[in-house]
Amino acid sequence: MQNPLRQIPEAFADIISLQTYRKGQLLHRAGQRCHTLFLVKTGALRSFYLVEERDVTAHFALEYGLVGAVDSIMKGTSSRYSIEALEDSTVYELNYAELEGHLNRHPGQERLARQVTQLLYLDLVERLEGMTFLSARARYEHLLERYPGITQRVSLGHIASYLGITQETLSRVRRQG
Amino acid sequence: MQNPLRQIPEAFADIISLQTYRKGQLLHRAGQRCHTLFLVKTGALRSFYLVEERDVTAHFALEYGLVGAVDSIMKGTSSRYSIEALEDSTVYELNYAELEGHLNRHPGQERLARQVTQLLYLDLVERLEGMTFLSARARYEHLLERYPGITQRVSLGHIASYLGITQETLSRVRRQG
DNA sequence: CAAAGCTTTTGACCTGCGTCAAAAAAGTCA
DNA sequence: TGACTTTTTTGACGCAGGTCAAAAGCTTTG
Repeated sequence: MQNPLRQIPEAFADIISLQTYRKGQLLHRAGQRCHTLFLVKTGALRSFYLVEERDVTAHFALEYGLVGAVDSIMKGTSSRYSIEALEDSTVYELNYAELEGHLNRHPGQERLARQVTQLLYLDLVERLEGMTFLSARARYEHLLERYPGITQRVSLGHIASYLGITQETLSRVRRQG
Repeated sequence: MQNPLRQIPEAFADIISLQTYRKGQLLHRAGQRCHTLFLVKTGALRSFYLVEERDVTAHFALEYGLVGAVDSIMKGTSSRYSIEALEDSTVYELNYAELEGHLNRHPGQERLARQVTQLLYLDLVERLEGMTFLSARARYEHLLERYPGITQRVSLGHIASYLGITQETLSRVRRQG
């Protein structure tokens, strides 16, 4: 199986639970600790944070995408991120401490954990490069390649903040295409 | 000891080697595979890649900073990055395959490996946020906080490309400060 | 130490994208 | 279905930062 994220539900079956959320519901609220990883089975989630009143999307997770309050999980502090359901969603949930216990008991799965981490890392590297020197239009086109059909599912404002541009600019970019 | 990167030389002593490089020397050339991680003992390194003739710095590593051709290491492909010594440097070198072997033999050190990965990840998250909505000046100030004294050691052009701005703009930003 | 490289600064000019404001369109619900 | 809310589009305008070109400083090396 190619995508390591798809192996998670089976590999960690004994410590994973499945929850459902309604559109608009928060899975986690900024300011609190959160040691849960969320893997989307169906639906769509996003994490976001506030910068001077402005809501900025940090990350999207569509089917078999992973989100979490990374800062809280990795540093043990309260998180700057909130996590929200963009659609009615069913979500696999995985507690990070339980995951570590599980990995101790099943060291053969360290490899999968590492693969997942690397995937997330490379993803970020790519995004960072895009933000470094791509125009608004090019960023948008990149996004469409990585998340085809996202425009039908996520509001323009959320996409714009994710791309680091204003919604007005994104609207104009889209109009011509 | 607070910084996991400082624990690497001891923890992986039996698979690490120490090399020296002269200013300007390449530790790795883009287009080739590279499965080595470089940890700076003294000196300074950077990784960079080309975008339309332009040399873009992807990452700096000063003392106890880590660089590698991440794409090659993680995907096993040839790398888009080159790695260069910015000063005469002494560098710990660690082969990724040997590291995996070592971790199998010493599972107690998986934890350290994971800590290091998380550190790198959070670093990127922070950089990404900075690129998303900070002005040229704010990006520069951020950099100075994270790498104090880097201006005395790295050329303006390299810093500018790392920040995603032109050297002219960086020069002007700096003049006023 | 002079000649040949680099690196940094300065200037003039231009443009992509941000801001503010308001209209238009689409979604939600009693 | 009509009233209200939210999302998207359109317009006018300004500015941060890009581009191009050239001068001024620094380094390196024979």
